[in-house]
Amino acid sequence: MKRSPVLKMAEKEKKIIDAAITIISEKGFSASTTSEIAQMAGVAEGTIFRYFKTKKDILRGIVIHLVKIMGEPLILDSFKKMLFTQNQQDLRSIIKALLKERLALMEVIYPMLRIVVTEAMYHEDIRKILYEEIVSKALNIFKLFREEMVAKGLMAGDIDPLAASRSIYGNLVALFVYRKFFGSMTRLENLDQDLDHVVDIIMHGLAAGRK
Amino acid sequence: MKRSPVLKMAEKEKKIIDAAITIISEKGFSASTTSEIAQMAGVAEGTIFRYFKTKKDILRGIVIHLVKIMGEPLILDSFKKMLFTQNQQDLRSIIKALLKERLALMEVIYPMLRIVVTEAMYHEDIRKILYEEIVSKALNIFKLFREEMVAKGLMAGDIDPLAASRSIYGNLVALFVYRKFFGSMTRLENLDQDLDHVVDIIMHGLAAGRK
DNA sequence: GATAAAAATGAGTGATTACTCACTCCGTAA
DNA sequence: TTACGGAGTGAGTAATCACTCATTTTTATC
Repeated sequence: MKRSPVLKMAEKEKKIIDAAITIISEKGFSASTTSEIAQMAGVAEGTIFRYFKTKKDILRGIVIHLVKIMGEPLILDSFKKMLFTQNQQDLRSIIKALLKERLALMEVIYPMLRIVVTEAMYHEDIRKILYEEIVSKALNIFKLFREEMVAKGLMAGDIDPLAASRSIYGNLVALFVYRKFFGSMTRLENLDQDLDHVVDIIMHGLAAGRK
Repeated sequence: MKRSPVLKMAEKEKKIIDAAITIISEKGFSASTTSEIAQMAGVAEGTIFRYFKTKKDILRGIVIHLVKIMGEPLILDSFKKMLFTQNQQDLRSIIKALLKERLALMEVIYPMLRIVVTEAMYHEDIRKILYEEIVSKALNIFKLFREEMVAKGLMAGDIDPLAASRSIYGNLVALFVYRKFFGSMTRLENLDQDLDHVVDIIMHGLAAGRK
């Protein structure tokens, strides 16, 4: 009786997944072809169908893989660490550091993000996974963070925590999208300047007589 | 010499665009077929190619349609009116009304939005149209609005106007996405309550000792 | 009603696709 | 050495697609 070379199997599968991420992220799912993926992965086209029953199954494999990676304790942990062990007493610096770190992360995982966002727009089940694995967790962490900040007297206590974190993420994504998508059409400000503006608005709002 | 029935022509074109929006919004651009679109529009497949040189031109047609809707005199006017002729001296109510109106519009044109957002992620030329026809215009209108508000002493004068409008739109989209995508997974608050929270944060930020 | 131009049609076409399957290759065990 | 079985292959296939074009239908004008 022969034993299957499990490790090699995983390697090939990973090669295919990696190639699929690259290609699908560039052209979208339907516009990507299995022969293209096979070529980039360095395998025969037939091999793909030994690991994935259909083309759609490749996508399923990717999305679950991606959501797991993005929600991985590693990422969430570094997030937590940043929020809680920052020894500075300055909420402003904490939020700026948080935004900066998240922005860098989004930049790194952008190819994956693009696939997940696209699929999430069209499939409820993926939105559900996304919510359970990432959104709800991020919201909970923020709630803890907020409690600590309120206790320290740094953050207003009468704000709805859900609305507050939604706002922070909204600001974050707006900045990311603007710089990523429309950056080539205007003269971009220095990132740190942009961040300072955002943090300023998040902290004190737009109304007159703030400060 | 014969004259072409201009009105009927526009009608057919609109039928095709409407059918395309329905189908592409459901299945994505690449997965939608021209024969399907023709069938739903009630025209022959060949007819589509009299109005749109290629399939991709249909997509461009949808984007242009969106631009027209967003920039339509009627809507833009009501937008401007809302921003400038609001006789209340209360910036808070103005922004709330603005958000509410934009939210309702986004809801109505959601199928189209989904297509445009998806394709904008993959095609620079679509991003460019969006920027020139919508983003930059919206930014300009906001700048004027801000100047007026600052003059009236309602809005802080030392805030970068680009960052400010980006922030408002970020908050708007975050609320829309949360309610639209994750609304079924949690108990949603009343929309007006949500709006009040958002406006509160936009106005005064998260820092302690605001108000 | 006659005429002609424009608009609409849909069968046809070449290109492309996801997927199949008969086959090769190779590590292992007897 | 031989024989086995699964991993890997890639030419082949049926289906599907965007787009064309010769033909028919509709329309406007006299």
